[in-house]
Amino acid sequence: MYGEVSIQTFHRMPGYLKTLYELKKEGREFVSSVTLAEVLKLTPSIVKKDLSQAKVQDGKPKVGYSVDDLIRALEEFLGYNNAKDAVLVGCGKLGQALLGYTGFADYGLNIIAGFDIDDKIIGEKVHSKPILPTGKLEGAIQKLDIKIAILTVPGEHAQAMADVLVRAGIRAIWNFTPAHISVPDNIAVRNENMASSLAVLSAQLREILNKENKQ
Amino acid sequence: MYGEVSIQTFHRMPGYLKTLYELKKEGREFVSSVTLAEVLKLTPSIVKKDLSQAKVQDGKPKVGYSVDDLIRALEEFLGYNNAKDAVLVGCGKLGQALLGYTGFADYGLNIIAGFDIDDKIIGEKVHSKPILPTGKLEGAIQKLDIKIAILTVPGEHAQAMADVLVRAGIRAIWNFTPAHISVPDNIAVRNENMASSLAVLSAQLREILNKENKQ
DNA sequence: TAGATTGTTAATCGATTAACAATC
DNA sequence: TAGATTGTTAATCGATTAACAATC
Repeated sequence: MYGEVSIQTFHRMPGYLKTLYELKKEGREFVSSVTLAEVLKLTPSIVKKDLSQAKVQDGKPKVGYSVDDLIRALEEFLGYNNAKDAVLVGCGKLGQALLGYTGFADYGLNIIAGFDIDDKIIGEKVHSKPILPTGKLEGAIQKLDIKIAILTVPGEHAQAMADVLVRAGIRAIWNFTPAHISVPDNIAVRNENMASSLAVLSAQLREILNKENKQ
Repeated sequence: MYGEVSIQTFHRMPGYLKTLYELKKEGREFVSSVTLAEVLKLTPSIVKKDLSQAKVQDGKPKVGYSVDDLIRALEEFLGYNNAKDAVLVGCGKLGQALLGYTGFADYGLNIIAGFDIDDKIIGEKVHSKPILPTGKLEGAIQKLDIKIAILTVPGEHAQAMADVLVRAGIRAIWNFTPAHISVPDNIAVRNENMASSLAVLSAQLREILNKENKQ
């Protein structure tokens, strides 16, 4: 199930859902692929194709898709209903920012605790999430059967900590460090890479400025 | 110039550069596309194609590319040498984490100051970056001719702040808020979208777990 | 009924991969 | 010299777009 859905489709899914929540708040009952495409700057074709992968209920010719049905189908598809537990490792500024980020709950992610080696912050709470010593990490992962870890340690400790996580049974690592980490094939890694993002933004900016200079 | 280079290529460029720095530290003088591809889990073909877009000096058959030449070419290509100034708007935990992130300097981005509306933190410094009142934002952008803004305000203020930034002359917005912002066509926007990233990570995890259950 | 919109199939587009002559 | 590796061209692959019959 879902095996054949492309990464790009998954990327776009949260955008549809967000738009649908807004439409629902406005009282809209139905929405067409044309409308969704306009809001999100996509084509109706790609919207129809994406939605066909997630939804059980068909849309109705002429009226479009039921907003409620679509919300339910996408929430189910993205797993927003059955929250998954996660640990966060490294409670510096970025780590604490993510610990305190309330949006994750909406996305079906429940951070149970932050872990750190610094005695000064161990025992504190950030937005009601406790900060525990790294020594308790492995036990917590195994006891609670946690599959997802958010990695926000300093770059130089990223690989060592990734090794610990993998050994403890973690199966997906969301890597916010600038370091590249290597893990076995059967572990999912998603890199939140500032350098890459900035390179793309700079390229876009350069292109825009060039275009203007040519005119 | 560079107009025809794809987004994907830009995405991969910082990875090459990072690997090259490491190779240089190890004392390597030359590197082949095969080696770079192995380290970064790419194919030699794509490495050769990517590098051909950035470099001036050709590689040498049999020996590969000069590490030093390649570093210089990629730094130039990515603009790491001539740092660009940026402002950061919204100095909550995430904003402060980014203000204190020393890596940006390496990537050619110089955050000149953070801006916020909260009197309690205005006047403070985060890693030697001053936090200034939002009232001074427009003046700073225009006076220093700043083109890039990092947006880390709460989601509900994202659009209003984006409007202010565009009016002040900003041409590229790095959007870390969960909100979707609309700006004119001639403004570059890069969304650092947690929901999208998490959706992709979850999909990868699900696929991995499914594969195992099938066996 | 007429026509807007669906789901789906076929055509297009662009990026990746494979192949290979040139060459150090 | 022999062969590893380059730059580049052609083939493949996959995603997006366009087209269209079905239909409410």
